[in-house]
Amino acid sequence: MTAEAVPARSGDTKDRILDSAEKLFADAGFDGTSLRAITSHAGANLAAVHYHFGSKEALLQAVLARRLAPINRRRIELLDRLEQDAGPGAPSMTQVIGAFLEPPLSEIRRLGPSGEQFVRLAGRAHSEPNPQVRAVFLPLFQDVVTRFVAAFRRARPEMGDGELHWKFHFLVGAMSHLLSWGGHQECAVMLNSDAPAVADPDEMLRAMVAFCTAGMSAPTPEGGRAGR
Amino acid sequence: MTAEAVPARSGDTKDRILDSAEKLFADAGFDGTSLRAITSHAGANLAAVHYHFGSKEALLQAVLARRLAPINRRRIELLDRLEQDAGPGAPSMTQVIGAFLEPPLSEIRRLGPSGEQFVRLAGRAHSEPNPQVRAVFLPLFQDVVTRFVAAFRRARPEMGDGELHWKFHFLVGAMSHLLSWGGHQECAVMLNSDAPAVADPDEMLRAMVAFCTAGMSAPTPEGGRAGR
DNA sequence: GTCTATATGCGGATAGAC
DNA sequence: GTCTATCCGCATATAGAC
Repeated sequence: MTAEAVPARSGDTKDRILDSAEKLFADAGFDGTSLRAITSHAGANLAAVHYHFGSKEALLQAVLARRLAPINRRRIELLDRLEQDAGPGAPSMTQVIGAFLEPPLSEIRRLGPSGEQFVRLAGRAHSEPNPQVRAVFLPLFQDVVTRFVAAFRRARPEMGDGELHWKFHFLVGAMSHLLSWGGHQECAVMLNSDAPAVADPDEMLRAMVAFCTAGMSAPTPEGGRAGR
Repeated sequence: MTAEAVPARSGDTKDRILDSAEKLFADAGFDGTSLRAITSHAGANLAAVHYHFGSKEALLQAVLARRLAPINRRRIELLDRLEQDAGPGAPSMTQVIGAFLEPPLSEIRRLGPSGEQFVRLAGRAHSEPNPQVRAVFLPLFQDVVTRFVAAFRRARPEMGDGELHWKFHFLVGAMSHLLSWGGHQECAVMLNSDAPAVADPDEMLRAMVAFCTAGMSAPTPEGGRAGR
């Protein structure tokens, strides 16, 4: 508050480290990003990471929790509201999927470049094999999984457990891949689609909701004898 | 040919290294797997990797090409056949998706545990940020992308370029996530589905074809003004 | 809170004996 | 073709001055 005549910027070193870690983890993954790369990108000292966070894993924890916790809180709020509004019935498949997919995508708009970075990181987190990353990420995701799996089941009670299990995989896979690579140049080149110079979050959301709603709602045929 | 009285097994050191690298890359990713871990798992010497392959990146190239090239060849053969059979028309969406998804999944059956490993690795390759991995993987995938994007366009000519672009992302994301994590214990725990103790490739294929066909075929609504 | 300097270990890669 | 021994750089983490 009161101008303290601080010799340099203070306190925000921590935030600059968080921002740089977010970007570099998103670009190169956890194993592919050194603390040296992060601190030099942030204009901070290597030792500052350990002073403020304690370890590389704890830094990741802070980076993920900062933005993922609000996103997941919002997912659950939206689902709560849908279930209240549905009264005795259950929210529709489209509504539930919208509540799952809208919060991460609207962060791209709300946060600008940092949101775009984070969303890449969040997408990547879903496919990270590193056990440290999984130990940090999965607990942040568990409640959402539990609530939404239950909501999907109620939206289509005729689905079996196995079918629901696989379909949830597809939903998460489609989302995480889009978040990781949706804005990536290389993919546009591969698809030689000159279309999305910059990816419009609203367009991505509409496309993803449509795709996943149809997929989740489609019955899986029984396997009498599936030739191949 | 003629029994040469070889002191130890010869030649198959190379294969044992390939097998071990396949498994460890699949489990821990490229950056997360050291050459020392690979050679000690393979019962080989560290220097053998450089003798037989030249570098870690070249080893990955060999591991991927060994199994991915046949899979992608088969994808294109299946698509060729579908397009011949369709005569003047175009193969249906289900058929095209089947041709895309069936080859990797049937390798699980055909190769047993090694197939299960490789399929995890192939799934993971889709989300790897490491530029060395991408430099090796993307060229192996490019032809398939080109051919199948064209086939999807012909199956639904009314789809715009942008819509097709995103939908292809969802398709690849659903597939790669399933391949990476479909057999993983942690996911079953999170979903607390006691269902798939062992994942049945046929069941996964049916579920994925149903999901993706519905998703690819569903029209994406126009965005008049998508508030949220 | 921020810095320099350093401890300590693992990474990929290579030389050269056998 | 396979081994041992080693080069050399980068990784995380910490001690201690300022």
